[in-house]
Amino acid sequence: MCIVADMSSGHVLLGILAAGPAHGYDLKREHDARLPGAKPLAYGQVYATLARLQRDGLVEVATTENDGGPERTVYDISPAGEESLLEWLATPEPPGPYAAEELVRKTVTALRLHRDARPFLGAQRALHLDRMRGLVAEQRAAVDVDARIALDHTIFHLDADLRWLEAAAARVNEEGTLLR
Amino acid sequence: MCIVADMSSGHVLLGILAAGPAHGYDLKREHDARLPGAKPLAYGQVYATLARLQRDGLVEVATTENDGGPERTVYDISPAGEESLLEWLATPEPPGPYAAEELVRKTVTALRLHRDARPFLGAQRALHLDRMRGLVAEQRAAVDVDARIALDHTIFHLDADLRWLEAAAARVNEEGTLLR
DNA sequence: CGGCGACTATACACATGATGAATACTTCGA
DNA sequence: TCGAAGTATTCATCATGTGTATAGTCGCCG
Repeated sequence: MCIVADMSSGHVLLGILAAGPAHGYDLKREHDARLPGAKPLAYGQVYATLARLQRDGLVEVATTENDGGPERTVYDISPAGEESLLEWLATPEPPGPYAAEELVRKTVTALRLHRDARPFLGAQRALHLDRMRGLVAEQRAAVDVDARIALDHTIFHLDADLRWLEAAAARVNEEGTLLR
Repeated sequence: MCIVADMSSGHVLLGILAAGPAHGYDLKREHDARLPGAKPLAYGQVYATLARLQRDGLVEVATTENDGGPERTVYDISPAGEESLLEWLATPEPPGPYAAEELVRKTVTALRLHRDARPFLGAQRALHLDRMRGLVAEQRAAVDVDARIALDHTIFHLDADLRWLEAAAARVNEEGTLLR
């Protein structure tokens, strides 16, 4: 019994389909609604993912409607799909790594080149603070728990980045005074 | 003047090459040394990235040695590459989004299915705490500032995840008591 | 001394992730 | 009735990532 491992957005789509049949266009919108703060899913992505899910027997075509509009293919989750979904939900994720993030790559690269990273760190901090303000506003406007939980995640990590930016600047300063 | 935008690991390789010519194998190891805590770069990745960099004129083949060992192609950064590197270093990153992360996807999906997410949140917390212990040990063993800064990032985000897991569990509990 | 395993070094095949443009049909308003 | 905006899907293309094959060298154990 081989169950697909990767499928990051695929399982979210399965989760949406578990609540009832839907077609690609709707799936994209529901996905974005469920994960505010996340990068919106491109349409191309949706259909590519659906094709993979169908290939692996996790979804099936329910109907193809045509009444009053462009043709729509409605998908439904299969028993195998439900099994895969439940297994995915029950399995905890390996923590991290996060350090692949561009922020660290840039800072470490700059430091290794013996360049002063502080202007960059400062500019980054300003951008982060700006985004933070926007998110907190979004958070206040959010109605249901799920959306609030999703937004929490972005806010917490934004906050982690801010702390890190300060810690990095402090470490650089420390180093600078030691060298003097 | 078109400068490549994406290239997440490509620019790190450029940064390493800026310190002197090197070949693929060494680049992989230096990359992993510079970014401890990050996911190690696969060899296949290195050569694919190098090919793209060469295609875009950002690196050049310096020599192909053969003395006492398998053939090695040594690459060097080009003037265009240095320009691209400096531009990348000077540009701050757009903050987030982080919510694409599997952790959130899973939790929100579980909640929308009206499943109790608390067992999952608890298991996840245990895994995170475990990883955290390992990282703190690594941090203590780290010698230079750069490595410490890179590790900081992972630790800070691991911490953010832990806080988030607790906040999410609290929100779920709150909701649960409200429904009762 | 001969072969076997570990290390160095690269290449290839393939799946997934992500983006942009192209297509086609409907509705609604000026 | 013309066209702009919305609905719904497809296609082409590229980057990312992983695993595996290949191929030579080095050292060491029997």
